[in-house]
Amino acid sequence: MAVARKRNLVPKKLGKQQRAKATVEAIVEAATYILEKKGPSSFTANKVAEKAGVNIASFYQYFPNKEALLFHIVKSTWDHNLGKFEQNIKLRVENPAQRMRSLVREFFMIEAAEADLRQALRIASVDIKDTKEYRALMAAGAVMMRDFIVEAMGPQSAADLDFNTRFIGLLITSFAERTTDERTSGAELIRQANMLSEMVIAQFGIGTKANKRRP
Amino acid sequence: MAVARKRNLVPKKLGKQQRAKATVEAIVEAATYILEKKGPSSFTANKVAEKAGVNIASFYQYFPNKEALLFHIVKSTWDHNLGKFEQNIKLRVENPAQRMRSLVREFFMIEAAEADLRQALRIASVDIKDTKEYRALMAAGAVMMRDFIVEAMGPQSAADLDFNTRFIGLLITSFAERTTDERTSGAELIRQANMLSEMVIAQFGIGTKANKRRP
Amino acid sequence: MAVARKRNLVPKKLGKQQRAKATVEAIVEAATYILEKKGPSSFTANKVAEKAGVNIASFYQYFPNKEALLFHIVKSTWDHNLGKFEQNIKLRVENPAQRMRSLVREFFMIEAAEADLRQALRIASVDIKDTKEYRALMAAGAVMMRDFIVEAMGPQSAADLDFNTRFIGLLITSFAERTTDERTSGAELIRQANMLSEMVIAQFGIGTKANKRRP
Amino acid sequence: MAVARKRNLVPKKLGKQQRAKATVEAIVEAATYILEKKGPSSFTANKVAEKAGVNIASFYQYFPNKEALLFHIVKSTWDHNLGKFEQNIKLRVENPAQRMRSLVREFFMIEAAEADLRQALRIASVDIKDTKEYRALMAAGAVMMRDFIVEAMGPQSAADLDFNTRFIGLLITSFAERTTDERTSGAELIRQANMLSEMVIAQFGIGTKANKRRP
DNA sequence: CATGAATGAGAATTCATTCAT
DNA sequence: CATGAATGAATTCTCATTCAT
Repeated sequence: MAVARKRNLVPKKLGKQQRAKATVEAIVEAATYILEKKGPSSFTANKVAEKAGVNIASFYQYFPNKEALLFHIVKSTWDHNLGKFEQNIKLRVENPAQRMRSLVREFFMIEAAEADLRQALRIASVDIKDTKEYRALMAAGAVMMRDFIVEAMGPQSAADLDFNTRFIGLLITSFAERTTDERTSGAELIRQANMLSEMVIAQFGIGTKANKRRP
Repeated sequence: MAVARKRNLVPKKLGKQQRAKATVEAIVEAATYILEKKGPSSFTANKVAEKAGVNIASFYQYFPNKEALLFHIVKSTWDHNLGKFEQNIKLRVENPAQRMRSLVREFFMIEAAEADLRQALRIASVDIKDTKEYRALMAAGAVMMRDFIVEAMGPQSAADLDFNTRFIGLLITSFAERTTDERTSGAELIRQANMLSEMVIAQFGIGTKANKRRP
Repeated sequence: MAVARKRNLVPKKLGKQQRAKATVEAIVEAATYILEKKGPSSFTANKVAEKAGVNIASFYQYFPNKEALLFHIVKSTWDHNLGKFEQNIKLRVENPAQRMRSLVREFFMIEAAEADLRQALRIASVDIKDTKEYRALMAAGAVMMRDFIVEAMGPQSAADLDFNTRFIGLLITSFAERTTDERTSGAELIRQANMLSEMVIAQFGIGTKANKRRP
Repeated sequence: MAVARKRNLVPKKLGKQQRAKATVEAIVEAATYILEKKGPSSFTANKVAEKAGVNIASFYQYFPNKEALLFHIVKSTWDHNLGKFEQNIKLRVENPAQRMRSLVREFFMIEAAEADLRQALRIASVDIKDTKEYRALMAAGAVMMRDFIVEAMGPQSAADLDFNTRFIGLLITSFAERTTDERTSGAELIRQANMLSEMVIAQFGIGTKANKRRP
């Protein structure tokens, strides 16, 4: 499908000067605002520049095209959220089941908290999905999940590990995304998150014995 | 977000003559082709008309706007697939667990079979999602699922039934869609489908006792 | 200005058959409706035909183009109104001043009664104004006015008669049209009509002595 | 009638650089040319841009739509002419009757001088008439006329002043417009102007005693 | 660094009109 | 007579992007 001409996602220069940083930040903020409030169809280079109060030519000084800006934003949020998850997962004091529960809940919460923005990002990201940069981003998430699975489920064949990682990843993310697209929220959302984690815990025999802290 | 102006999805005239039917068909085929092969961003009225070999004005004689054409296609496939599911579900000979398994498998297969097209349709449908026509389509699917749940899980409170219907619906569709977006296929896809159905069966205690045929 | 390509205003055939008459009538009615309710910018051949419930090709069977239809309508109303005026003017029992007063009042009333339609017709008629057919229509009105002037003001040079006819004609019609464009109505409209007639009567010394009936 | 969608008449950016000013000027000139020589039906954004030798996208960089351009032109001429009238009216040395005569004559001359353009503007302005901007323009003219009336006719009730202002305004402008639409010119035009002013002077008892200059 | 200005290409939609049946 | 179908040519407006200053 959609042999969307592959675009260069690498920022042109990431301005070191003070002025430059301010400009980039203004652009990113404006873009985020537009995606969230006006939706992906209003996410155009000109509108972003105007909202940011910078000249359109400046936009193209920092981003080779609007997809690069989009990627920049996607990457920022990913990096931020990945950080959160990592912390979560590394809390070895809790047992794996507890950690799975809080992982799922956290995922749901993150999605729900910025439903508009995240939905817009997802829709807009269609044009970006098969770039190597985007895939690399996804891979980073997978690695994290894999580590967690290993620890929670114990040793298993490489193939199984692969499968399980992918399965659980897809299961949680796809559900969370879709349900927040539908603007599920509040009690129902929590009930869904709980049910989903229990299903996973049961299916994969994720244990309730807390890992010992590494000395 | 994205207050997509609501558009009229009702076809303009229905074409009684042979020639008209051919034209509409050409348009629909061209649209399907473009969505599948070129992706949603190439899905424009002009391109569709050109590919179909009809004048753009003819396009607008049959569809008030391109969203109406999109909806026409979405509805066709839905109607078609819904029919399949209904059959599947109505096969009372099998026990509910079996039927759940085949429901999930079927869903996965349908998605996988036309991954490109279906992904494109999903992306393009963003512009259509909050029309009453589209919602009506979705509602039809929900009703079917609900009936199945009642039968498989036995009586339950209205609230629970609601929740379960939504949960299982989201679970299966979101997973199937996302995994075919990733072009999972073959053995892995089947393994995923199986695992997903087993999870659902276990979680919801879907029975293995065949319903008695109604006399 | 506006070298608006001169168009043929002659109806193609004025169908003698029953069916034909009904068709033409439907078209005319639909056109009138559209001009009045939707305004001149909605006055298109296709819309008229659709509203009339006849095929667009039928439209072109009776009118060579939409201007011809427009002219047909304009002419109808003119003929109708001209008839009224003629009656009015011919009522020799009243004195000329009275007749002038009632002429003006009548003109204002006609305009006001169908303000929407008449305004639309005026705007649409721009495309038609410099056809000989349209001019002929106007000329007919001028002749009538001239006759009235002769009688009311007594004999005068051809040049003066010409000038006066034109002057009074313009004065009354332009004022009436413009004030109804502004949707003046009710008491104010009547006051305007009265004031206008008094001005004319005074300026042109239009007498108060009733003409004797021709024996 | 004609619920003409209300459009934004505010110019987009004002162009500080020399180049921009030249562009805007080219657009305005081209528009004026087209309106005058080709008529309102040729007044399209594309044709204007083409005639101006600028890209259509540039057109839309300076005007949000063609109505805004139209309004820009209308406003320019109004501002210009209003200035003239104000001067005229403020010449307190002459007595009111004289000033009325010259007011009417001036009005007729202005209309006649650019008959083609002004007729085209009037026709095109139909789409603009019920915007607040356009009304504000008209209101400015009314204020001026009212001041003049007060001075020429002396004190009167608010209602009468209102009525008289409106009446005289309509009378003069509608007549002048219509007669130049008919391309009356030269001696006949002057004769009409004179006759019209005499009628007004007589009807409204506009005095011949010069106002004393304010000390 | 930043801005003002410009533009090729294309999207959505409409209109008057014709032709074959 | 009437209709179903079709279309060339416009029209309005937007978008991503570049270039000169």
